[in-house]
Amino acid sequence: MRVSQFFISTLKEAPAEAELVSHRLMLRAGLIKRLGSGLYTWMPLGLRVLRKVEHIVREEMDKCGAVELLMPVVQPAELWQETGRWDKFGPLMLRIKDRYRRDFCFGPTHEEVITDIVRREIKSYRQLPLTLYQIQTKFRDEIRPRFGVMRAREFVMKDAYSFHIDVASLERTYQAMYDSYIQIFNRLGLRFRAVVADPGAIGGSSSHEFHVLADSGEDGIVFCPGSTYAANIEFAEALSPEKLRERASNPIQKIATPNKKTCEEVAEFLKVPIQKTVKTLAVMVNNEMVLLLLRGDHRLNEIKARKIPFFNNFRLASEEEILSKTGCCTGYTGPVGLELPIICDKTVVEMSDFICGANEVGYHFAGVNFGRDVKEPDHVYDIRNVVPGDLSPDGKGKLEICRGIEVGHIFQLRTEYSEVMKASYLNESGQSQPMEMGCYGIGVSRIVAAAIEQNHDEHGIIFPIVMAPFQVAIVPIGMNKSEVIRTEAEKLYTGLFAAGIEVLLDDREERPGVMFADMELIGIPHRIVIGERGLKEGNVEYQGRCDEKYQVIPLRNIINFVESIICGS
RNA sequence: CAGGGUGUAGCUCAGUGGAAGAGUACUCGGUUUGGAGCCGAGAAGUCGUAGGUUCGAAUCCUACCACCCUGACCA
Repeated sequence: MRVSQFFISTLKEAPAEAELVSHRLMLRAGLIKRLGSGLYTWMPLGLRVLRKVEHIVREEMDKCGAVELLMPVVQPAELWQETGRWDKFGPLMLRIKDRYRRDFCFGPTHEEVITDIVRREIKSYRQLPLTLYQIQTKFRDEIRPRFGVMRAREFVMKDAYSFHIDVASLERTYQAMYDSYIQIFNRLGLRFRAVVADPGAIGGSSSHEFHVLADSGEDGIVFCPGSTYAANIEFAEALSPEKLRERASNPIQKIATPNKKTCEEVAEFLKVPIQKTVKTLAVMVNNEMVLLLLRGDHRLNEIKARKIPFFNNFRLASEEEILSKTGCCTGYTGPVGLELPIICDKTVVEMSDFICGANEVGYHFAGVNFGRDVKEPDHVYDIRNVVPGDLSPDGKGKLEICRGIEVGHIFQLRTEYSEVMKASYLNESGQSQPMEMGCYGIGVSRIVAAAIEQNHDEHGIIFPIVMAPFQVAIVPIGMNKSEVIRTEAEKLYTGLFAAGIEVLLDDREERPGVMFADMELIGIPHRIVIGERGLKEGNVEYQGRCDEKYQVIPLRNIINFVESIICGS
């Protein structure tokens, strides 16, 4: 491709809307253009990158036996009403009506459609297992779209669905998908980690997420450096760092803590470690107030808390509710003297002589002990987020936390959808059985942003070779003045093209600096410069996107040289 | 959804009541040719939209819209 024929639109300054480095670079490099909040056009250059990612995903899916199809973006409401998700999905789903006022949605995911297809088509155990996938645009009306295509409303996703006669078959495909995902992210040249995850809204049992590691990631990843344990922070089990509860050694004592409402403030004011404080969260469950106790430096994990029996729709109590039940405002709430059910985090139940609110403005209790000053908790659960230094659940060391961008998620759905949608098959004995199902997603468009997040420098994007919009850029210096340079640049362009290399010839009438800067910004991995000074000796210059310096290469060898570098990388 | 912010040229932004601006990008001419050059000329805006105040509004007021940020139960 010649730059003069192609469409490149780079910007010196990024539009003010972009904050994240990948978003800024994608806009500056002209990969994407914003049309509306969370809506992006993939410009020609960006589309080439997106297609590269799709290509690798497609190859690996085909390799592991999945079969491609393409389902509609627009889906009838009836299917979603069948599974109850028409109501359950809420405002995340964009709904539309057709000319007859019938309800439809823009597909946020395709479980309903695929299950409908399979229940119509698959009748016999002989036709199973079957894995179908598509690479399709999805629409989710996100609360807050941000970071460009990282969290867009409209985005490209690969979603695969597998159907089985039993769990053993499901697990085999699940494992094959897991391995395939590892292969995909390796081929894409990404630094990533597979983690145990919460099955979440899609439902089902076992689940893994794949995260590209980046400080800007929206998810917390918990991992154990000494073992293979890795989990999403939403899911990671928090073990109690405390030893078994020690005997009470202090009398309970009321202490003035004027204007010290948070545990941090109280601990600092009393000059005690924050680990000696307990925070009390008043929550409402079915109009009843319940107290949740957490160590002062810990945070409630809402997902864990919702798994407590009958807790799935708890909410934090309002200021008025707290006042009426405890007689005090927030900041000084504590379990002492209140006749309310207590649910205690695993860590807190081992604490003794702790500090908590006194249910009186400006006062806390110190030396508080279960069984003496407060009743023993009614229930004890793991309801907090893991913090760095916690013991790994596999007992092989201490946990660390990093940030990740979720680019893949695999689930074992089991029979959740097949049962309600009656996707069943006849087994060998002629009995009707619901199919076991798996579901496997990859955020294709998000991968482009994640890759840039991980691979860039002050000059711009550094695309992994497999994702780059072009593999090689030819930058001729003074092409429009020098006949020799023009001729040699054209010859080299034709030669590389014939060798099957994706080459971009910068044939614009631009100054060298402009061409260098643009090729670096858009992240072309390899660059060949043809200038008078080298050509006199029959040489050109080669420089990799990450190389400090260029190498002088004889013109007659350059095609072989580039081929070997591209094949080797 | 709540709170905050911003809307002026393609992009980045100045302009607080009296003629619509700069840098950059773009077009043309010249010069230059190894890192976003230099000189000159030019084209370019419904100052987000609607209403109001005023002799006069980009500027003040009201409403709406769009976009961005933070949060969305962590006392």
